[in-house]
Amino acid sequence: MPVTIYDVAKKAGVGIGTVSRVINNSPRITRKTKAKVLRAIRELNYQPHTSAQSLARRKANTIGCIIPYFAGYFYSELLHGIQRKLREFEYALILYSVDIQQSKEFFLRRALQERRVDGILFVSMEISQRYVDKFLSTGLPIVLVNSFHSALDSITVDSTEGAYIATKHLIELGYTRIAMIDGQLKSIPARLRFEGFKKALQQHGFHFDKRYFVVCDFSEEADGFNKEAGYLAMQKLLDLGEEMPRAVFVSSDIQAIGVMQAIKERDFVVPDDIAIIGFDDIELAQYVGLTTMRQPILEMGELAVKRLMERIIRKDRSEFKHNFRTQLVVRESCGAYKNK
Amino acid sequence: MPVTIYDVAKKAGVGIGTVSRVINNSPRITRKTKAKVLRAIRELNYQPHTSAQSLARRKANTIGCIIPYFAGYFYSELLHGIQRKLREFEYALILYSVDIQQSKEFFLRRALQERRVDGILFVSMEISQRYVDKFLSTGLPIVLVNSFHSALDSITVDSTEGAYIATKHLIELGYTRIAMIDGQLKSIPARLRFEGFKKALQQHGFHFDKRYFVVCDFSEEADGFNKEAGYLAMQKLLDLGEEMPRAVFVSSDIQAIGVMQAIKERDFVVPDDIAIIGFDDIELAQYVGLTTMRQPILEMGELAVKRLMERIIRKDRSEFKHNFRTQLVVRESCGAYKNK
DNA sequence: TAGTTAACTGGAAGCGCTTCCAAGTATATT
DNA sequence: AATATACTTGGAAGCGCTTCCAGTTAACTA
Repeated sequence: MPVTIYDVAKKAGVGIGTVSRVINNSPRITRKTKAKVLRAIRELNYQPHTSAQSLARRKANTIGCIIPYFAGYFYSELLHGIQRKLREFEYALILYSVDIQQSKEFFLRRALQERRVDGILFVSMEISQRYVDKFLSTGLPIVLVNSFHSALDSITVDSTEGAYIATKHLIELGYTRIAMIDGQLKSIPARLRFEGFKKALQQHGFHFDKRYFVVCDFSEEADGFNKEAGYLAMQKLLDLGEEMPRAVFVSSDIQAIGVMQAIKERDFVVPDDIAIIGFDDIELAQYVGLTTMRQPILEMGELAVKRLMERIIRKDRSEFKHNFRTQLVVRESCGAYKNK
Repeated sequence: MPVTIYDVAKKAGVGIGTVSRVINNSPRITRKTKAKVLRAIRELNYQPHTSAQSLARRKANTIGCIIPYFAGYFYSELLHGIQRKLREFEYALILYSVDIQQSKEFFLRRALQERRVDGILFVSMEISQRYVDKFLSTGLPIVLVNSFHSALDSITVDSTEGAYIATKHLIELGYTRIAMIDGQLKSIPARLRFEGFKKALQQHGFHFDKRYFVVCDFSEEADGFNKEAGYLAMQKLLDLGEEMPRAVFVSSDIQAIGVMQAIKERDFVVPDDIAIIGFDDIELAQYVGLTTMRQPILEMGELAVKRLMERIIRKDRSEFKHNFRTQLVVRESCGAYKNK
């Protein structure tokens, strides 16, 4: 019933090889033959069968994106960038969203063997050495986004520097009792941000007070990067009473939202009583006047696709690393404007 | 190099047909043979080639989702629901994101002929009669989400009722000079929401004043459902001076954000000077205290997949329509709490 | 025990394409 | 004009699966 390459060949009065060459823009074809075939294609409204092409070409013209169950600005925006760049190539995007730990590996395994995708974008998750080896040995292109592994292409954000800048910002505004609220330390960004925080303190002659460092490990499942965790963490700091910090670097904006809620509930005011600086610059941040570190999310998505395509199309095997820098976005939550 | 069904067959000492039957869970196979084959599969780490399966089965085990270039809570959340439900089936999701008008048709055409997907979720866009006919004649399953066509399965939100409830809420709070800011009327929801607005006014004995109805048609490309458009529209209303409305129903939360900005800039206060009610209940709404109409976005996504799968798997050809109801979420922007 | 019947199993054919090779055709060279 | 050379073209083979048909084996039945 559906029209195949044979129908087109018959209609155009040529062989199927010729039709195939036209479809694939082969140069070895006369202008005249090409015109004939194109007309037949148009008249029959022919479109090649993707699966048949994939099978014969041993190439799917599709990439996969393995991404945590996204509900949030970061993933939405990243996907936006990915799609935008992907449009330049005639590739489809298959989305694998990961909810539980186990399914991450499940998708990786499938991606490696189903031959349904020509490459993988692996977002915001750690990849085990076992799979790193598999990707290296099969040669299936993979790019890590917002994640890092020394042997694989990685696109990251310089969390350490971002945290350093954020902390420094607080220091320069004159705050001295500075705390940090972090995500769970099993997360790489959480660790890096902690490092940047410590470095800034140290380089400015502050000593690190562990009462002023709260990790959001209130729940097993989550990674601590959420509103509720921020809320709980801030309560711990507020419980210090007189000793409570006067400025807090929070490892993500979404946590900072919870933090601000906790502060408000105790009738303190941001930034008058406590200054808050976040990380991410999610959409919400501007509405609550949160000073934060912006990540170039859209650009990350675009670069990820660009790089993955180089691996796929040009078979570029060199090792690619890119560390995006964050940018300080000053709003009201640290009192920067008031101090002037 | 990659392991095929022949390798498995040889290793297990059976025919390829038998291996295929094991893969596809055919019942006509003895327990013993099955065990042999399964062992071989495991030992060789075999995984069927998806494209080959699609070709032979004439079935892709994949659905496509044609969705406006999403950057926003609505689409992110919808996709979330879609993925969640899709996990119950062993189907992959291909994302086609539409930026320009033309590409919508481009994807529809491809979906119809590439045989790469077994069904389509078509989100938030109008579909031309031409394509409706094509889908009906080819029988390729399609479900419209947040969009409507009499001849196709449609999952919608009752915009008219939502607008009616929102407007009624304002009326019941005692406001009399009530305006509406709407998206461009080429959009169906914009028209429906306008209808609900008018109906509420009428049923409560108000007359419709066209100075109090502003359509966001400031730009050709966009549909008016954005912050900037809301901002500009509100300025128009504020320009009425003494005559300006005391309450505004805004057709979407994101516009309402712009509206609130405009109000603030002129040193008016929400809700004291002007009450604002939105539509959508985006994440932001709770942070700015915006009273609004909530749409069950996640449920829409899940239902869409459920229905599409019924069409695909059970070949259910009946016509399906579902109109979700919205729900009033009262926050501070209408002064509801104050009036008590 | 022989004859039926039912249940498995093997593998050829076919899904719709790409690609390689051989054959055909046009063009250049002597 | 005859030959060598360079392009084009047709179509068989093959990509890795499913499925149908025929053959084989096991399970009943009389």
